[in-house]
Amino acid sequence: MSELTETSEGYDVHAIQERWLGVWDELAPFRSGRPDDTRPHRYVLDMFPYPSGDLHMGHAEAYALGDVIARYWVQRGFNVMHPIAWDAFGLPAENAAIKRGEDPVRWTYENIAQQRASMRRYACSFDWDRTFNTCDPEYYRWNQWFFLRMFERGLAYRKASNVNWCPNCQTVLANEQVVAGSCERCDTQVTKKKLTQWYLRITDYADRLLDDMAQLEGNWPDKVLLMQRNWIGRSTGAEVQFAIEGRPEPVTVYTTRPDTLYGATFFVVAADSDLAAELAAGTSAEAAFTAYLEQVKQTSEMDRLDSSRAKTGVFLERYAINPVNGERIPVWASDYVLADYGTGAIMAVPAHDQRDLDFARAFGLPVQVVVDAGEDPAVTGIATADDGPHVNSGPLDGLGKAEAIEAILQVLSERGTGQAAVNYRLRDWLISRQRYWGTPIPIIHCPSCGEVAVPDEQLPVVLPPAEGLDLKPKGSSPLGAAHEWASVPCPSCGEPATRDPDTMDTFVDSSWYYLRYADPRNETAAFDPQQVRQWLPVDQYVGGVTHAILHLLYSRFFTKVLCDMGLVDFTEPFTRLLNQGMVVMNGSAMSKSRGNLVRLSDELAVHGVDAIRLTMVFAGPPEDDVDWADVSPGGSRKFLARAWRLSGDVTSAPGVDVTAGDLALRKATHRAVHDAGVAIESFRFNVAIARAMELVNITRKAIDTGCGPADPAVREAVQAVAIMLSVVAPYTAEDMWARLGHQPCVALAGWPEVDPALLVEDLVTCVVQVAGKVRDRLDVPPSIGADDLRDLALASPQVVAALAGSEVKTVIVRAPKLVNIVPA
RNA sequence: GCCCUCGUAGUCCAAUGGCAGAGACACCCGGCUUAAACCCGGCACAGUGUGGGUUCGAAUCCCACCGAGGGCACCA
Repeated sequence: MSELTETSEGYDVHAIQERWLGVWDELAPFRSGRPDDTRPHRYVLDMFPYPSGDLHMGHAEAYALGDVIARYWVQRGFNVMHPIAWDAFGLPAENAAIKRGEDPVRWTYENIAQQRASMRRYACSFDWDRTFNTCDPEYYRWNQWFFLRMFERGLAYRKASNVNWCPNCQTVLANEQVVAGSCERCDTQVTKKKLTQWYLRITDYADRLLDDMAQLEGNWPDKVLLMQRNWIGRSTGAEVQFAIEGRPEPVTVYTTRPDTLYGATFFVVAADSDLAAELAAGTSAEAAFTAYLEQVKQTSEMDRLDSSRAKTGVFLERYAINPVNGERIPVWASDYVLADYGTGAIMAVPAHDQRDLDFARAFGLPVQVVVDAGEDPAVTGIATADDGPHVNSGPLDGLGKAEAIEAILQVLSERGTGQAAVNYRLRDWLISRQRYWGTPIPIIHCPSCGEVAVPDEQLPVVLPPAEGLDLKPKGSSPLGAAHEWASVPCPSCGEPATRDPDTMDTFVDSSWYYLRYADPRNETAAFDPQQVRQWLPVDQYVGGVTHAILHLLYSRFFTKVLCDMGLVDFTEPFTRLLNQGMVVMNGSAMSKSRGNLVRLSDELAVHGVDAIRLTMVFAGPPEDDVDWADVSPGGSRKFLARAWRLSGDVTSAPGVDVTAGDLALRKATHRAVHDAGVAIESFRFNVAIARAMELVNITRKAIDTGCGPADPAVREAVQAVAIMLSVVAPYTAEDMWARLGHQPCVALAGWPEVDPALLVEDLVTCVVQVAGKVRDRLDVPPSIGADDLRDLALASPQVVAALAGSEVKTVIVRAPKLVNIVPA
């Protein structure tokens, strides 16, 4: 490290870091709560970290990018709120407690202290007055408060269902937390379990979650919007009622193709549904069904998701009646029908649905073509889903798909056996967790009153100390064993009752934290609506794409609920979203087990904070992954040293009249400042840095071989470099600023004003093409008229030669940069 | 299987229908040095994955294919 001092001619990164840290603490340039602050507001938000240890390379990238945006808007004169907090509840704390006997509270707060210190050194422009931890009762009491408000509105409810269960984490998971049949957190295969759990009714908001995306179009990555759309999975079709022989009530199915109703040749119910058990009961098929159900339960989620798997099922010896033609069709049970999508039962149209066709072929069931697509699926084995004239369909014959759907809906609704319907893939959000380190669910179970809300004045329901509790996962909540804590009188009748032993999914914590920043110390409300109105919605959100569905969907849902409650007056919390890529090593994600882990603390020790930040931002477009094998933190440091040395060469005094300076250098400076600003505002930070590098190179030359160090333009250029660098390399920039004779902070110096007159070139090069080939270059004034330029181009000897006497057909003039002459 | 994104010097990346190169890494060559490092300067390197099309003009728009990455996937 001492090597750095010697090799950079005075640019000693570590000395510079030490010099300014304390000064910044003192001046707190990024405090956003000053009452007399008249600057317009802007809210830049980084996704808050989970305190599982010290900061790592991923944090370094994300926070460097967010910081560029926040610092840039400060330079542009905004009062920027750029806060940070800790997403401090969750399994790692608890697992550390189990593994090493550490108190989750202590473990968590120690990590937070370490991360906080690292962020300070990393020079993040956070407003340190607004931090909080979600594991503080002062915060999570509002989780409970929101939960109770939703409970009152019927948006929080308890139901028994087949839920996702992670055998390793020993807790249930929301649908969103199951990735390809495995636990999102630990990758263990998820199993199903029948449990009574708490849910938030996000499905009530499915349409609004979908439709409000129109507001986000263009401001969020398309990819994220697409993922959310897929996840919500709205489909339109119809519900159709089928009578079942020997059953008083008909069974409703959902289909997107009601027009193919005449082609339904059998009926399938989900094997694991209550309906299947009911229909099988008492029939001669019951034994076969029970055996089949057992086999289905053994099938892992992974295998179940494999769509190439052969179809299985069992005939229930029951029959359904097709409501349009009275046909008697057999009822089967199979696991290719899902119990929790639609109604858990389908009409099977093998000719026009591949899954149904596969099933029909496996069990020798008939195939009836009702849409003529020129091929017979029974022969080809390929179901036809295309449009075509309907056949064998009574009144639908001859109609195309759209007309047939309309016609059949008409028939069904007239007869009262069906109607148009919408279905969603989205399920309600399961929020109960059978773990300790989370927000207690504020419900008391009373033998006589049932589920009773904890009265608001008794909030927060504080977690009991972990000491003395067995936190080992065993499938039931550790809190249930905290008898003293759990035993309370019923708030309603006063009889002995027990607290709900489960804790909330930690995604509840992060679903509204961005609101708390506006008013983080409020003890009487989650936030003051007035404060929230001032700052929100978030102008710019920065975070990883890993949260494309989970956190972002839940947050959007919460915002809409709060809007309905009148607590906020907007429906979308994050106006703009930037997804940064990951930091990888040699093409693959860094991990200890792969042996390719690069430690942030090591990199910082070798290259310094500024060089690491610069490397992250300069590596490429922010949404691309940064491959640490492809970048050069040493090169970044070299550039910073080069820029820094400029500040020592300037001999003019601060405040010198720059308008008298060298014109060429001034033009370069204003061009660089202008272009860098445009680039930053369109998230092309790497390009902005390239502009700064260019200006450094030009200024170096001007000092050494041009106008010389005393020219006022040199001062103007170097000051511009310092300010441009202040958004990405704050230590270097601050030191340059001081060496230029200014007081700190450069962060508040203001983005240099660009003089439009200096952006205009005296002469521009006009390319003259003949038939698209460049034949000549003309230096012309930028204001040249099209006709003048055309004449000039046609007079060019090179053009005349290239035309070789042939007639000119067209001349395309794009003054002042291009003329294209098209010969006949 | 369906959908999306992306293929530009040895490498990372610029170029938003108009001269393919802004910036950087690595390499090489000079200058500085007793020498080296640092520093300064410079050279060189691709015709844009492939094949068609639209256009006066295509890295950019359209189609097909190849390759890479990502999302969804028995959702009726």
